[in-house]
Amino acid sequence: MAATIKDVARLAGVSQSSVSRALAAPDQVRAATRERVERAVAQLGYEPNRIARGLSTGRTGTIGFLVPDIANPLFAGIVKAAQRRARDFGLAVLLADSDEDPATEIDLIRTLTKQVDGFVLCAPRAGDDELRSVCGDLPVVLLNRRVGQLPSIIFDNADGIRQALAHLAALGHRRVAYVAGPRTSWVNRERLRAVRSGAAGLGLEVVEAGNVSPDFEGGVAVADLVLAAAVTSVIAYNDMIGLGLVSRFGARGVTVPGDVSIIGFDDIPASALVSPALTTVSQPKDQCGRAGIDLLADLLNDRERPGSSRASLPTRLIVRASTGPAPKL
Amino acid sequence: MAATIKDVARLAGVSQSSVSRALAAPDQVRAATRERVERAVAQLGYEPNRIARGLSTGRTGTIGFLVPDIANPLFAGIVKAAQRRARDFGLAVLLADSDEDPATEIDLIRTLTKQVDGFVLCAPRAGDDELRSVCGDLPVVLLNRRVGQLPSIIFDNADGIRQALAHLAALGHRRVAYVAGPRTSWVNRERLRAVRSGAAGLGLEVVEAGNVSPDFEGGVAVADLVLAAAVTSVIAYNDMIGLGLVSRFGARGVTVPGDVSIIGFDDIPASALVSPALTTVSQPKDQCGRAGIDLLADLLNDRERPGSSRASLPTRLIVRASTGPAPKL
DNA sequence: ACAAGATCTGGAACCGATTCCAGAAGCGCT
DNA sequence: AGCGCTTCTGGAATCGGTTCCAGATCTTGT
Repeated sequence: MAATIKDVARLAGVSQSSVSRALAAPDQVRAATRERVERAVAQLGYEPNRIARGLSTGRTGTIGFLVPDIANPLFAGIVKAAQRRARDFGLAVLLADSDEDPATEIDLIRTLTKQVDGFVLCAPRAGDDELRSVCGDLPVVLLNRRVGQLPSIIFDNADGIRQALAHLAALGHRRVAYVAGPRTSWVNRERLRAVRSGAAGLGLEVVEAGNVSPDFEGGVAVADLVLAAAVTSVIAYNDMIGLGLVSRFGARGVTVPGDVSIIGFDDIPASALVSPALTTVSQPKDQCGRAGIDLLADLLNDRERPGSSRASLPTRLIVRASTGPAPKL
Repeated sequence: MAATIKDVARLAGVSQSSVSRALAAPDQVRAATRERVERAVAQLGYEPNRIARGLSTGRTGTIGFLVPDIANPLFAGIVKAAQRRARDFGLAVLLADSDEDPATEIDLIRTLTKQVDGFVLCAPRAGDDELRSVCGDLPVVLLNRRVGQLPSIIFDNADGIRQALAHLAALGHRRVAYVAGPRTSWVNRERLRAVRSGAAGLGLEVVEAGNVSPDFEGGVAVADLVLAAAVTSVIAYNDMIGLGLVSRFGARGVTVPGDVSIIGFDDIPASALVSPALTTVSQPKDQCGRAGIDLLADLLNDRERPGSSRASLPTRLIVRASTGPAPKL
């Protein structure tokens, strides 16, 4: 059996309260007492029981981290960075994977809500109101999404799209297709908006291709439609769709970037490995995961940093082999 | 404030104990009482506080899940399946990512050990003894590794290697290189052993290429060495190394599979997308994650299934474009 | 209708911490 | 030394459940 605070108190010849204070608020305790406690703690290898502490303080030292799909390298990267950072704060991370399903998102939050101190939520599908209400008054940091005034960290999607459009325009493209991802996705709407508003100024004509599932098959499925639209360039909601496009184009004898240029989003590992390697908008996953935890930790300590509770992280266009000059007509 | 058991007891006009029993052991309580409790529970929307329950029962309903690298698609897949399964059991999953570091593995286990009911560990780097001792007497399921008689679930690496060797032999290869991964990795040792013991019977000569880091760069770095060994085929510790090999071979003007055939391990998404697509040994990630949780859940309920506490899951060779007939000399 | 036995129930102890409160000890000063 | 003030300390309540135990209630057989 592990040593309890009573054992420490007995060994040190002081009361439980003193032990508790010596550990939690060392300056409220006389130096002599503190030392006796410290010695006893060391001797017994005492560590406070987190559960018991949680019961009286109402804090568990655990946070919930929700992602739509941990198998997606973007989220895996974010989680990895977040979990490393959480360690620094002594926070444990409860992982929840919603499988891209809105109902599951809500469900998971609801069940976890009673065992965590706060949430970092990457919940692109759930409705705004539902999301807001289900968290109750727990501290929450949203990732990759804005809902009202809730603290959140997003990637600068608009700027990423702007870079992509500018890149295409500079290569002489006049018509660009945007292949939309899930209709319910906040990020998708954001990117779509950015495409619409950014294209005009660059003299680009936009064709919108229907909402497809954000995976390889989605890209394959929409490829022929894109081709029929007679565009010379495509911006895909994400890399997987982009890779699907590349693949189907190849099968159809359409060369990339000779006939059509393609830009993805996310910079997943595969994008650098395929040929032609995919030009893509990269997002600072590590920074996102870290910042999410930092922000939540601040919230947990009532230390609201007013400025930084709504960060927007810079995105960067990575030019690879899937984009080139527009074909001469 | 959420309703407590006292509120329920008061509303139902019974004692706390009866409420507790009505919920935990309904058959120890008179039907009439049970119904009153149920009604009160429904009316108040009562849900027992898991922390409080944890304090008296010593069970938290949380398990620790350790992986060496959540950004590795193999582990992401395993975690995803595991977390889904855990939901069925009402278990929450504390994720820990050790970054492939032995010391971190131990460290994470140690800190988590006091807040979980048990562990699913994918800890390929920590030493056997240390691993065994750090878990104390908590239920543990090992993944992808065997340590003594501990319950564990592994992939049938040996059979995967066998299939790979047989495939190469059937294509007429006589010399095969095995590119080893991290020296300290249990899986690596296992695969190496299988290569050694399986090659002879098939008339294959084996060349071992030094231990490299299990990533793209590792493959790139070792490629020239492999080439110098004058083999016609390579089995890589994992796909990332395989992809690195393919890339560097391409740069050196060595064609795959014309000059050299390459087989990887893990079947990560990128392997199917690159060209030539990588022949690889695939492992049932979902099954592994699920089985890990199932096994741990059994352990938690003292329901040891003697037979299945040491499962070995079937692996499958997926033949793609990176393997072909041995070149004529 | 009653005794014996089985079944239910409520009170209270307990899990292991934190924290409030009142009283004790320590301090500086005259 | 004695006073008032600050700083420390220990006892006890509390968090929200579970579970032991003894007593109350219900069955059952006669």
